[in-house]
Order: sequence, then C-alpha cells, then structure tokens
Amino acid sequence: MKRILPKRFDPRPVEERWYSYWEEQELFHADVNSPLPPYSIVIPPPNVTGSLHMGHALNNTLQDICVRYKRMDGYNVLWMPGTDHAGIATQNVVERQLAQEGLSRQDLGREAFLKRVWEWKEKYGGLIIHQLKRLGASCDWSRERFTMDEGLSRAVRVVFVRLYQEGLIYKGDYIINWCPRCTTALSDLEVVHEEHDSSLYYIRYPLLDRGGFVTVATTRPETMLGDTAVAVNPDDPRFHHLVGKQCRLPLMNRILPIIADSYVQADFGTGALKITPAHDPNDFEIGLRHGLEKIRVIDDRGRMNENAGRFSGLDRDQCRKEVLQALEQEGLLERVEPYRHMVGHCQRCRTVIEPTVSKQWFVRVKPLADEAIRAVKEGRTRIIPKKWENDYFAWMEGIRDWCISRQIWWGHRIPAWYCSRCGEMTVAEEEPQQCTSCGGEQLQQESDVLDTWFSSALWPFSTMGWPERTRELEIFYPTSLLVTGFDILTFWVARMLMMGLKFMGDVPFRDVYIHALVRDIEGRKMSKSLGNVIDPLEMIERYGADAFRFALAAFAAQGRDIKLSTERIEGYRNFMNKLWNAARFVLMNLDEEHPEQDLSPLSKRSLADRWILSRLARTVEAVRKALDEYRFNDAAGAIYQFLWHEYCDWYLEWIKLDLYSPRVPEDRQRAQAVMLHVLTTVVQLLHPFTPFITEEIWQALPHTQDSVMKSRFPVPRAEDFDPEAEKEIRWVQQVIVGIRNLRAEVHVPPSTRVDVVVIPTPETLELFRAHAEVIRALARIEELVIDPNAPRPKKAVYAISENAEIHLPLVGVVDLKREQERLEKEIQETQRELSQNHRKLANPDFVQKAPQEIVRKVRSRKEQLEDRLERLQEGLRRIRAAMDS
RNA sequence: GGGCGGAUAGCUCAGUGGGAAGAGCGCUGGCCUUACAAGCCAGAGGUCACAGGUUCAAUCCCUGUUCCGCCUACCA
Repeated sequence: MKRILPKRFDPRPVEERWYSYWEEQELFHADVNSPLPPYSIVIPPPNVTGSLHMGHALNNTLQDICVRYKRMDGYNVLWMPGTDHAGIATQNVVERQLAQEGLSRQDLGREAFLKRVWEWKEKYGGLIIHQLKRLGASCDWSRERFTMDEGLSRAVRVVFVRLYQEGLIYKGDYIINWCPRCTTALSDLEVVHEEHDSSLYYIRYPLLDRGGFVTVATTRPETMLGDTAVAVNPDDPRFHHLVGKQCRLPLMNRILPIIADSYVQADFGTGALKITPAHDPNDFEIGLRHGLEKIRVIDDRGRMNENAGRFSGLDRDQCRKEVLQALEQEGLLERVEPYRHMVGHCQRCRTVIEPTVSKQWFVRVKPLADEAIRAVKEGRTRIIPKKWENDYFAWMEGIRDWCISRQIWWGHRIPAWYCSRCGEMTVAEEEPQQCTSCGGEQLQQESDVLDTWFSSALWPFSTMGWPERTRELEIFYPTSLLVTGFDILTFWVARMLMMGLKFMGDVPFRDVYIHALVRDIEGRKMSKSLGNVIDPLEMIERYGADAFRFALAAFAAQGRDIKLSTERIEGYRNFMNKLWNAARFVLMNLDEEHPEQDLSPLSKRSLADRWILSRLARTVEAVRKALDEYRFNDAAGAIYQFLWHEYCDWYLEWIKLDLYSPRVPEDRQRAQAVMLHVLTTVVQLLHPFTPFITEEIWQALPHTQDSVMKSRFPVPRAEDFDPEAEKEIRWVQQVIVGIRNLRAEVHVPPSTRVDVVVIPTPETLELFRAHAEVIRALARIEELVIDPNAPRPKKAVYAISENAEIHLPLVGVVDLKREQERLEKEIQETQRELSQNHRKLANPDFVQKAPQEIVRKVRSRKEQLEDRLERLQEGLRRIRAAMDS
C-alpha cells in the first residue's frame, strides 16, 4: 500500500502516536533474562519539584541518543529513571504553600507536615516525568524509582549503619554553613559565593594594663560580640610585645587574650585579627588550636541571641549598624574602607550563610575518597572529556569531611535513637525496641534528616534493589555510562564513586560523559531572574521534539558551552522537513510492488549508486565512531551533510533520469532499490537523534520490523567503499557546478534550457561522453556539444573547468565588459596561487626536506594552474577581440 | 591569589599528527526547474586576537601579552 505524505511534517500527532506505541510494545523495557550483552545508564534523578529546563533537555537527549543507539546495536539496554526527593527544595515549596494559608510547618507538626509533602509529591511530583516523555526519553518506566521509596530508604539506612559502625560517620560540634532562612546546616558544596561590595571596618580593642589599642580589621563587626581572642602572626615584630598580653573587647567588656598564630597574615589589614570561633571557620580552627571558648551570638534564625548583651534580639544586619554606631560613640571605630569580597549564600534561597558552631553528623570522607581517586587513576572509570579529571582529582585530594545532617523534616531521618533514661545513642537499621546500653524503652529518634546527596550517592545500586542481591545488579552493575553536567561532578559523581566502591566493591559506571552547560545567546547562564530562559517544552511545541533534540545534539561539542537561540532550532526544524520530503519523494517513486531490498550485485550498480553507497558507508562509519566517542555534534553533522547535500542535492536529482525515463526497466528498479535502501539506512542512523519522525517514516516505507527501534543499527559494508566512484562523481559535479555558474553569471533562469559547447582535453573526452546525459539533465542543457575540435562560439560566456573549456553561447547580448572583468579577476587569482607554488618549488629546502608526497602535490597543482592560466588568457584575448570588432 | 578554558566569516561555532581555511544562520543575485519556498541554483565575505620563537612550511607546536568566561581559595 503506497502512502502519500503531506508536504510538511507535522510533529505533534506523530509524537503522541509513536511514544504511546513504544510504551505499549514495551520497547523500553530491559529484560533480565535477555541473552544480549548489557548496557545501562542511570538517569541523574531530577528534583521532584522540578520542571524540565534546558539542562535536563540536553542531558536527557544525550542519554537517549546513547541508549537508542545501543539498543539498536544489539544490546540489552536499561535506562533507569527516577526522581530525587530534593530535601530542602521540596520542603521550601510546601512551606511556601502553607504560608499562603498562614501556616508554618511547626504549626502542623512533623507528621502532618510530612503527610502534606507526600500529598504534594503525588500531585505535582510527576510533572518532570511527563516532560521527559514529551522529549522522547526511552527510559524503562516500569522501573521508575524515587529516593524516598521504601527500598531506597532501606539502602540509605543500611549504608548509614555500616559507615557508623566502621567509624566513618561521626557526630560532633563543628562549624558548619548555616542558612538562617532554611534553618539548616549545608555542606560546603551547597554554598555559592558571590562578590559583594562592602566595607572593611577597623576597630580598636583597648589594651589592658597600659594605654593604647590593638586595632583589628573585620568585614563583620557584629560578630565581635562573640570574640574570644585577638591573634597576630608570631613572626610579626610589631606585635611581639603584645603576645600573651590582654585586651578588652569593646561593648562587651570581655577580656581577650592576644595570641600568636601563623594563620594570621601580617600584611593584611592591621596584622591583628579578631577571633570568633563560633562564627567563622578559620577562627574555629584557631580556637581549637588555642583552646578558646566558642561563644555563639547569633541564633538559628539569624538574630542576636542572649550572649549578645544589649544587642540581643536584633537581626544580624540591624545589629551590625548598631554595633558600628556604638563603637563610633566610644571613639573605637578607627576607619572604614570600601572593600569587595566574596560572601557565601545558600544555594537554594540566596540568603547569606552564617557559619555557626553546632552539633552535626559527618562522613569521614578521606578513606573513601582515596579509593575513588585510585579508580579513576587506574582507568576503571573514565571521565570524558579528560580535562575534567583534573577538577575531580583536585577536589578529591582537598576533600573535607562531609556534613550530612540537615535540620529539616523532609528526607531520610537519621537512624539514631536516644535513650531518655541514660542518654546513650543507638544506631540501627530499624527502630530498636530498647536502648542498647541500658535497655530502656523510652527512645527518641534523631530529628535531623540526611543530605539529599547521601541517598543520591547510592542511586546506581539502590535503584537496582540493593541491599538485595538482584538480577538487575548482577547484570547491569557497574553501569556503562553516566551523563551529567560538570556542575555536579563533585556533588554527585564523586560521591557515587565513593559509595559504589565501598558497598558494591566496584565503580558505579565505566564512563562518565560530562556535557556542556546550556546558556543563552549571549553566553549567560539561563536564570529566571535574568528572564532569559528558553523553555524546552515551548521549543517542542513550536518546532517539534525531533528538531529540538537534533539541535541540542548538533551543538553539543565537547568542552564548549552551548549558546542556544530559537533561530538555530528553526534551522533544524527545516532539516526535519527535508528528511520528510525526501521520504515523500521516495514513496512517490516506488511502485506498488516494492523492489527487492537486497541490492543488485555490485556489477550492476550505476556509477551514481556506487557513489551514494560509498558515501553512505562513510557516513555510517563516521556516525558510529562519533557516537562511540561521545562526539554528538560530529555524528549529527555527518548525517545532516550526507542526507541534505549528498543524497537530496545530488543523488535524488541524478536518478530522476532513471525513474522518469529509464532506458530499460531495470534502471528504474535499480534506482528505486538504492534510493530506498539509502533512505532507510539514514532513518535508522537518525533514529537515536530524532526518534519520532524516523518512526513515522519507517512505518510509511516498506519495512519488516514493526518499529525502527527493533531494526539493526547500520554497519558499514566493506564492499561499498568505492574511492574511484567518489572521485569520478566529484569530477562530474565540478563540471555541472561550472556550467551552472556560467548560467548564473548571465542570469539564465533554470526553466530555460541552454546550449553548451565543451572542448575537452584528450584525458577528459571520454569522461564527458560517459556523463553527457546527466550533465545535460542537472545543468539544464538543451544541446551539449563535446568535441575537442569544436569551433569556439563567438558570443559566449566561458569557463575553465576540470580540464576543459566550457562555452555557453548566448543568443542575446553578452555583456562583454562584465565578462572581461570576470576573467581578469580569475586570472589574477590563478596567478597569485601559481606564484606561491613557484616560490615553494624554487626553495631547495622545501624540495629536499618536505615529504615527497607534498612536493608532488605542489608540482601537479602548478601544472594544473599553468594550463588553466593559459586557457583563461586565451579566453580573455577572444573577449578583447570581440569588443574591438 | 591559584587553576582551567576560550579568542577562526556579520552572528553562533567546527577544524587540523603542521603541507592550498569549513558548517549552520544571516547577507547578495537568480528561480514556483512536477519531493520540499521550512525549498532550489549561484555568489560575496576570513593578515584563524597580538608579539616573538621552532620549522623548508605555523590558524595548528613553544614563550610572552591583551581581552573574555568559568572554577577554586582561610587574607579577616
């Protein structure tokens, strides 16, 4: 049954139809009983709160390309999908919702609040999954996971308990990053630094027992209320006499020791540093070294607490103002300098971070990190592009303990229970019945939950059923590939490596492909506040998922960010339409009885067939190679170039002769078979990039498999490579372009047939004769004279092309002046290149030292140019003669 | 402060183990040439950031400079 396609490709209905078809046929499903070799990817789980942004779109398009490629290439593919509970982000969303009802989470209480979050998750949490489907992602949805699922939660507890028992998790008082808005601790990675214009304040601390001051410089005067020392560098002679002495803390009247610590930079500020161990990470360290008291003056909400004396109750910003005012009044504010520096902010809510001492849980990362470093060094996991390995090593080598406790409610609650009788702590996978030290039965669970990344770190094996020993783990772990952005290389990738090695005894993935960031056209990060976000769903609506995906792949060059604009997506929409119309053409030119798919024997192929099949084989080879190396843009580019500029622009035009007016019926059948074979192959090549349109075309074409997904990814056939055919066709193409060029020069429209006289050299005579017909057709020639002895037409435009003179005689008036200028220009260019070649060949060093092959090339080029020059000059002479007459 | 990356056509970007510079978009001219005007044909446009060096030969390798990004850091 022959189907005629509409002139334009309409993506919407096609996308819906085929996605549900694939799902119904369970084509995304990975079968643990398959005999095929496994290939697996776990999705970087998007936040449940999230909706699809460009980063997701790129990330998942690339994964889908890999996964669809491998599936067609004969692998048993598992693409494991799921979402992340995103502790702080999700809690914030629901809290905002509550706030509109005038409620806080404390009003509800922990249990009711969590119920609320779950409700929210059920209702809105699936959004991004639907969006991924719109994009065409071929995840195994039957295996979808959520980090708070019962199974995954159990994995979290098992890991926690084991790490605790091995002493790799501990609890203690340390300085951490505190967000006073989210009221929780944050890991170092969740703090983003931004440059601020602020001031450096010079404050006098009066010396005890003698007159004078020691002046310290600070950017945060409000923290002075918690100062417990002043420090100077031990090698700073200016302060030798003060070390060991004391000073008085203004406003608080506390006596502070003056200590010596080499951390202090003598050349910064005054060389004297105020020490606030409870509110500065460095001061904290110094405090430990010197046994200083840690006085917290700022509470969980960023207000001054009871230790702040008369400032207690003030907000920390307000406090700063009042402290400065008070100092001024006492004459202790020496001066204020403008100062620009980096200030830490909460990644989630942008609030300025308050470093604070508090009781938190930590992972002792060093021993885990050492293993993870080794795995990459030994190549058990490859990071691609390789340059990211440096970032990875740098971060892993300087790694600090990981603060994993969060003072929020939404997340995996830390499996530790405190006995109300003896106060001892019991850590266990399941809630204990009684205290392990005193047997008491009044137990209270730790209220903190774990950092979301703690559960994400287990994702490659927790999703596959760990700690059970499942078939999935056996087959699909380690996974083959992880695709992610560099922004979470340290957050997530490094941690998965550590946990995978620790608990599975092997790396979680063989390859890590790090892709670029998607930016706007000016190279800025897309952000809501800048208003420069391009919504992927909108792009899919407007241009279709295929065009959008292809655009992303085409721009995904390694090592460079993607600057995306809608115009560029539009360009690839046009490409989709080109493919569509090629298919339309093929279908229109097939007979009811469709031709043998099995191509005719090599001996029966026409030159054009040999050429297109050779080009196709090269394209297949290039695409496979590029995909194997994660060079998505090269793969996309190779297909684009081949389909549009070789298959459509040349081959289809070429075979119109055979299709419309075959000399023998076999010519038509042969052309049909080849054009169909090539199109089918391109559709298969393209399927991983543009799944919808290729399925639609596949179904319209004669096909044996009931989905293009089930067909075998093309393999280049050795017998198709045909350099001779490529060379010969290249020659014909250049002749045709030469003639078209002349036509364009004198503005002959395509509809007008012209006569052409070719005067070939002896070498090219036969070639011209062999291809006369196609030259006539593609250059739109009425009469083509090929004769070495033909008289040169009187009034004609003229070109030298591929060892022949080509004359295009004109009936009307030729603009001789213009012709003269054109030839003169061409002569000039030829001379310039020729003299370059002369220079090279005149240089004995070149002839001696350059490889013979190069020298030969230059020589033959020189001869060619000389011949060309001669003929051009001859042409010019004739023009001049004609002008004179 | 340290580290990394970039600088190639008007724009966005490929590219090369050193041996006549590429694409897409845009632009110019001509076309409804029976698959496609989301198209066809042809064309213009580049001291490959700057200065040195290595080489017979440098856009490519080396050194330095300038500009632009990003990451990172405990100078308060």
